[in-house]
Amino acid sequence: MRLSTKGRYAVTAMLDLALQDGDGPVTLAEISETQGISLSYLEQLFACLRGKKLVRGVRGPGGGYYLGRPSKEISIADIICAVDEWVEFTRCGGKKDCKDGKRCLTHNLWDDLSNEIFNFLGSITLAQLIDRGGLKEEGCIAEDQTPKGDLISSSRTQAA
Amino acid sequence: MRLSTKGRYAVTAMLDLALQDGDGPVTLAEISETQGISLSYLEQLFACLRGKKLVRGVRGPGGGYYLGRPSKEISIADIICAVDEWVEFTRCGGKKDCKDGKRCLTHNLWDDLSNEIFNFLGSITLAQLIDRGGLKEEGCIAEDQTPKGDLISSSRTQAA
DNA sequence: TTTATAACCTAGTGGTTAACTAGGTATTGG
DNA sequence: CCAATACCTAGTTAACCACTAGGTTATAAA
Repeated sequence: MRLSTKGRYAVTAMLDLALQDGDGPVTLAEISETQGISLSYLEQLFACLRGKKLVRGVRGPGGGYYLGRPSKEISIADIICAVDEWVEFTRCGGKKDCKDGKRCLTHNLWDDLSNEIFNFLGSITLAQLIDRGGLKEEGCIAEDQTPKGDLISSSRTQAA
Repeated sequence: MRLSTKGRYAVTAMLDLALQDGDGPVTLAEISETQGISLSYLEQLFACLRGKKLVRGVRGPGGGYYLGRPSKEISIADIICAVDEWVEFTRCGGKKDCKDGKRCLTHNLWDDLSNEIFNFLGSITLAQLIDRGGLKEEGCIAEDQTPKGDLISSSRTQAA
């Protein structure tokens, strides 16, 4: 799993798209303006998202992008995996020689952890994030240590 | 939050250290050998870990590294934050001008998500990973889709 | 006291990638 | 037709990852 600013851009853009769901197509120029991401870079990100059917583009004047499927069926993991392709972590990875058990142990441990993170992100949908509604106040002050409610359902069963 | 192979190296190395907890100091040369990470790169990673008091070095022959504190008090987030420094995501970040509410909304949404991920990783300790014990079989075959038990306690209250 | 072992430190390096720029082509509503 | 928009490809700059090289301390063992 890889989680960088690239993935963050994609998630932010998708969030922007989801917020305007039902209001007709959203142009990349708008997102570029709103989120402060370069238009051409957005195009590249959306090329990845389109490839995974997470968005649907409409050409011509009045065109733009729609979500490829309902926001409750798009997980954060879906988005991140679309743009930040999954890097293989284990070197032995079940196929190479891996002599001593100790090495395998840490590999398996990490592998499990990696899967847990993936499942976690896979359990968070765009709809969930938005349905939380007016999280934090109107202003732009982002408090960090505020105790939060249940943003995430504790089920974590919806692996992608 | 950033989650790359660099952080993975650190977690793997710390896991190796935790597995040998109580067996005297572990040399970086051993970890380098076991995990296939270059010695000098390990030294740099451990310089970060030492700075955050996650490990304690002992010089001289017979020296090596100990965990800086009990493995149940070291979270994955601790480790990753030590080597993969936290990147600030929001551009407005509570301090800059952020005119329209929409922009703030997506920023806040992402900020929340980022905190959730952080809290999630902060809830997983080295001890927890190890106490799971013989996860998966002896062999090195890493099955991906095996349903898992509760690797992570669902409380998620131990933010770092 | 010497010596080998290990941590500890600093500077560089090649390769990869992120993020962006530039310049197109294709499609479609007005 | 024309303008707006998606869609495409090839660069470019800077950052960063993973590593190499070559040190300096500190200390247990000889």
